[in-house]
Amino acid sequence: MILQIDVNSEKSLYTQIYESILLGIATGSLVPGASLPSVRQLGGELGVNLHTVNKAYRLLAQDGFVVINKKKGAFIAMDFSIDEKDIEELRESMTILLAKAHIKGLSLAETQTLVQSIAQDFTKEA
Amino acid sequence: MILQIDVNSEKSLYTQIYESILLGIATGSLVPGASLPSVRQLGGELGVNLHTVNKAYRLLAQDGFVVINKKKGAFIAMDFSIDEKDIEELRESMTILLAKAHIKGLSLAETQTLVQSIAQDFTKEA
DNA sequence: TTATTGTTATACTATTTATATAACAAGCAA
DNA sequence: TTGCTTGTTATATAAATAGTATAACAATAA
Repeated sequence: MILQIDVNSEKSLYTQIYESILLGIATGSLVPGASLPSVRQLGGELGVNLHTVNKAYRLLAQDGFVVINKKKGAFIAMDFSIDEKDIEELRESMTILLAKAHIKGLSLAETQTLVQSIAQDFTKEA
Repeated sequence: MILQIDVNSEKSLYTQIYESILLGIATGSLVPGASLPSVRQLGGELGVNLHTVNKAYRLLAQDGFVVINKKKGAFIAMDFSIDEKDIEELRESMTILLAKAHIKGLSLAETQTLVQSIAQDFTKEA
């Protein structure tokens, strides 16, 4: 668990932590049930405050990707479920991305190819 | 040009204006060369400050969707071009969305169907 | 007992978001 | 010329967000 943080990124620190862990789960390097470092430990490794790590963990738990045990620490969730709200959020975010792509002339076929090439990184073995 | 703004939205006001105009272009209700309301006029209609509208216009111009003429006002761009940076940004944003979808069990086929259903709103006539 | 866990509380700084006015330079129409 | 409109710039203010810094708490585990 030596994920990278860029202090010069336009993205906030907790967002970078959130997305790193999210991608870790999606690519299989973080498996369900795996334990995450304590907020103090990861904060120390990354050179950020423990509250910044805690915020990332809290958001991950809110979104169902992580389970937090007050005394044992944070763990990757054992099972993931999708609900109507998830789909609605996905549709809304995807709409903005696809609008930009469409205006700039990207064809549907090209878009589907891009989607497939990204999804391959998730469906393949790590 | 009576677009909607929600002051209780989690999204910032200028982001809502930006995305509304973006979707207007993508769906065809705002055609290339069409003039946008002045920052004062749209600000008045929406009940927001002219600087808030100006920020949305500035970002739209930065991203190539709008052209600003200091004395004539803002217009939808006449032609749109995609560059490597656009594609890289699209890929990065898309990666996060697809990671969430994949973790929550959405299949590639289901994702492609969602993409197609959204894209239809852009390719069809308005 | 002791160390570790997430959590809570407080305080502080910096940035972002949004508003409010005012003024400017340039285009255009009367 | 006069007057109106355009985006822009400048300044100021308030609220929210982001991030850090410390300290303390309750409960688990060794």
